[in-house]
Amino acid sequence: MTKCCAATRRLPGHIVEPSALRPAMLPARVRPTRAVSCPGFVRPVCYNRSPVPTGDAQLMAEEYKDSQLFKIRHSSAHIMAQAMRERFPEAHIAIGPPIEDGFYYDFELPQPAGEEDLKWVENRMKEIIRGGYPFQYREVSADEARAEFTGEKYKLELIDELASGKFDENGNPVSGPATKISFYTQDTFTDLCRGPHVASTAEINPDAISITFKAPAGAYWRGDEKREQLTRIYGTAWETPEQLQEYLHRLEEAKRRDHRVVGEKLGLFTFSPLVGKGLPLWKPKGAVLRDTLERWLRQVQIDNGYLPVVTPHIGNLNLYRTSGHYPYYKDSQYAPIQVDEEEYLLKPMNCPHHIMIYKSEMRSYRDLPQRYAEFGTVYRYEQSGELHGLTRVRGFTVDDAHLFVTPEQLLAEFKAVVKLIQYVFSTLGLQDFRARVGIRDPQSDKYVGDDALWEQATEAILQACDELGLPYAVEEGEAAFYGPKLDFIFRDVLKRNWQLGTVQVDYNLPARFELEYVAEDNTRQRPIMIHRAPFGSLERFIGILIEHFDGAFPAWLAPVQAVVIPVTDKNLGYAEKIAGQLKAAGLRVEVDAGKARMGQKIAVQREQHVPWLLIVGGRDEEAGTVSVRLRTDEDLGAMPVAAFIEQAAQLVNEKSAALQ
RNA sequence: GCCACCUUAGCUCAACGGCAGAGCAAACGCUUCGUAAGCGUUAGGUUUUGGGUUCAAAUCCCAAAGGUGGCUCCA
Repeated sequence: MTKCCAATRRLPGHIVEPSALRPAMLPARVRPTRAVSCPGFVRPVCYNRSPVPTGDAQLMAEEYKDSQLFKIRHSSAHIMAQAMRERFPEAHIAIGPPIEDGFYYDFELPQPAGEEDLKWVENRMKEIIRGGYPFQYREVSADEARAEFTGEKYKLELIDELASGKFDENGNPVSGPATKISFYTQDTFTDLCRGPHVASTAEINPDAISITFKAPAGAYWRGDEKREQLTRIYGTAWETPEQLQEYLHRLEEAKRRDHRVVGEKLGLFTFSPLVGKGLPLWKPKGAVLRDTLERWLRQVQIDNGYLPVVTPHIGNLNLYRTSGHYPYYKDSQYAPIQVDEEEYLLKPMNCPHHIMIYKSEMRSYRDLPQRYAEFGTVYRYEQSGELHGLTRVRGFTVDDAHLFVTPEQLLAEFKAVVKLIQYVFSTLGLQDFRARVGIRDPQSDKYVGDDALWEQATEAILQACDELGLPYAVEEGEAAFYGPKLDFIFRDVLKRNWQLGTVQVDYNLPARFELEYVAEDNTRQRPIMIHRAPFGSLERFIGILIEHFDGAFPAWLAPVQAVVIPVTDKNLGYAEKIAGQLKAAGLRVEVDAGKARMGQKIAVQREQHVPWLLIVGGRDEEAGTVSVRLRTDEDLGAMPVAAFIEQAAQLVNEKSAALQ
């Protein structure tokens, strides 16, 4: 076994085949799931984070690794390294694997690489490709390999690890040292690599690669923030120029509908450095959207037996010492606030507060389950480099609920939670989901609680998923520190993956807080907690909705549902009258009384994605009608005001995606 | 937090060592118009902030703040 330049280093988000799990962690009846094992494709997610890297889950599997595309990208990485070394002779090369949609290579550079450098390197890559050089494979001993890479400290480190036989390319322990190390050479460049590669650069289309589409980026050597910071150059490579153009177009589209851009255009939210980075300010239109979501979910939860609770934004530090949040997440919390002799923390999580509500009374088994729900705002000191629009912020609101249940109730309650989440997403028209069961990483010591409790919790989640017939993938290292979880990963219209809802089974916090209830036999028993949040962070969720819908929300969520546009100023009075009637029917309506001409108003309002534009002129005024134009540009013509109101109100009440 | 890049009018951008400009938005005026942007006028700036180099700095250098792309982290 040889070390590869494309070392698939072990990532937290590594998905394992169930068969590879310790039997104690996973029941044998777990159905096999498709392995998703390419590095960087799926990362751990929580309430508040960047998109899971994009891509087709179906292509992430083993077949990608065997594909021509994979070889093209892998080989392109080598070619880029060759060209980079010609541009920067003092550069040291690190690793350069294929990834989804492309490849990268990490370098230690004598000076930053600029746009001109990238252009030069890209052109040089095309020259090399046109040279038709073969990729030649050879095997050497570790000593020969060291001689070949004199001065290349990163390669030498990789060779040493391979030769010592301590780890394989995934960072996992192996039984013995590698006896042979393999090289690939094209033209003048040789890299430590186990392949596979294309037979010749002639297999690569020089017009189907690009490295100038993305700026150089920083990356830590071996992903370790304590080690050297390298320069990562990303590239993308496809089989045909058309595929490349389509990919670049997809990036453009994602950029165009970036929620930060669309949010600004629609006037939904803003940020102020004076308030603080990562602290979103909701403008009236954004707040209406958010409030609509909140009120709806609140009602759905009440209908399903949840009890509203309200808790403060700060809490005594000792509360979080008991829960374990403070010691565990000390570095990503705002510093404690000193008050008199005590320290308080801006609340980083809602669960401890809800636990204290549970604990405030003696609980009987007759009282359970207790389902506490709160739109709880939490504050986390996210690293400044991580902040991103609404999707990664420092203050956000979680549609949080904590269910305190008996062991007998656990399965049914868990299943009911999953069904509620599914109902919520399907109502919103979000359909493309996969489920992920995040379990402990057996090699990590970052978790609290006994193995037995973890097994029980994991077993409960898996059993519930099985009984629901919910297909899922199991991922190691994806659990919360107190328990395993079930995450719903949503794929948006641009095929990007986002983690949304999460459900967690927790035996540990009840133990840490010594929660009890009195059972039927008069013994004291410990309840189990279910943590769940369909949206997760409201901020992040709305950011995702903005990008998914491109700002054209379903009418029931649209900040402005209808705009009345008078044909001339003479019709302004009639427009106001119509607007009043719509308002009385509960619709969100505005009159565009500006000085612009009608055509311009239509142009502006359609950019705002207002579902219904109501044109009113002299003819409408005489007939008591409105002329309805949809944001899809469909013209429904004139209809009686009452008829429009009835239709629109019904569509809004039904939370329909349709506009007629 | 780390690496790289960016910051000019409310927004999007130009000027790149020699008088700080345009489009959109705004205010005012003309136009009163039937489904994708009518015309004109006015106003808007200590070029993010603080130092430095220079006869001269938006432009070059240093630092800070904020932002962007990545890395790392994420209850």
